[in-house]
Amino acid sequence: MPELPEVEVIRQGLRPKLRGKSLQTVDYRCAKLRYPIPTYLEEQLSGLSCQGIKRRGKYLLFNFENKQLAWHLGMTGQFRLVPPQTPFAKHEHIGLNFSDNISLRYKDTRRFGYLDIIKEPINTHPWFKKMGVEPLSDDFNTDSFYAQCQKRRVAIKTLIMDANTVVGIGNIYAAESLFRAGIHPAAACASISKQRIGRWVDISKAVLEEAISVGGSSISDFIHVDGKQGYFSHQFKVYGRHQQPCYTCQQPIQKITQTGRSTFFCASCQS
DNA sequence: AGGAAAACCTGCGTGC
DNA sequence: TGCACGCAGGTTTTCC
Repeated sequence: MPELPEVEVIRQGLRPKLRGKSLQTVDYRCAKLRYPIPTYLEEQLSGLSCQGIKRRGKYLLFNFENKQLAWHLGMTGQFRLVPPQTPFAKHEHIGLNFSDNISLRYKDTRRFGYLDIIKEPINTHPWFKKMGVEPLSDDFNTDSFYAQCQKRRVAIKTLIMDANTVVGIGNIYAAESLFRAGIHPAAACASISKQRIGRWVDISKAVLEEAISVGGSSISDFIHVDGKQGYFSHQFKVYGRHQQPCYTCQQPIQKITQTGRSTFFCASCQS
């Protein structure tokens, strides 16, 4: 489901409600998501307080004193906060019960999500070791990304979705940022001028920030912790608009497949 | 190097 | 009504 903006919106929704609360018990309704769900959550975390929630790429990192609970939401992961006695909904797989009668419930229809407790520094863990730069950080800039482009022979859309290069940009924001930058998704990344790469870097940051500010993109089942929707889907220019007229030039939006994923673009506005 | 395909899983829309 | 098929915000693995 969620790309960087959606995960960030979830983080911002959860953080004020969980900060300072201590974990008490854990309810399981399922043994396995993408990987087996750790059975030692309660044993290792009970009595510890959640001191904050960070995000790295599309992962949420719940900070429990000397341990981090890393959680990836896959395609359809959602959180909500309810009283612990609330019955489990369909596809609600885990409940983390905190002090003050708060239960963090995780629902994941397709069960592509995964989680684990990480005790070592995050950068040494296999999930994070090879991760690329955060797109909203100053380390992601024209010089650094142009250098990455020159080293690779893949299409630009493939590169910007490569989490070992830059994290958090998935299928929606790849398509939307390339359209806004006027760059064809199948262009060889090394063939694009530094000026155009720089334009895309600036636009990608602006698109991600705008999406966060309007609560992310609610397509199909993305919702906030409080059940509200995000509105960035109303700003889509190309994603999901196959055969509909481009808002700029009226030509039909094209759909192709790149590395197994659908790509939407305007053939006349993007080159 | 990198691409294609399959794997993990459920639900929904479409077409016959 | 039912069934087959394709498709969906992600990531990993395996095989050319």
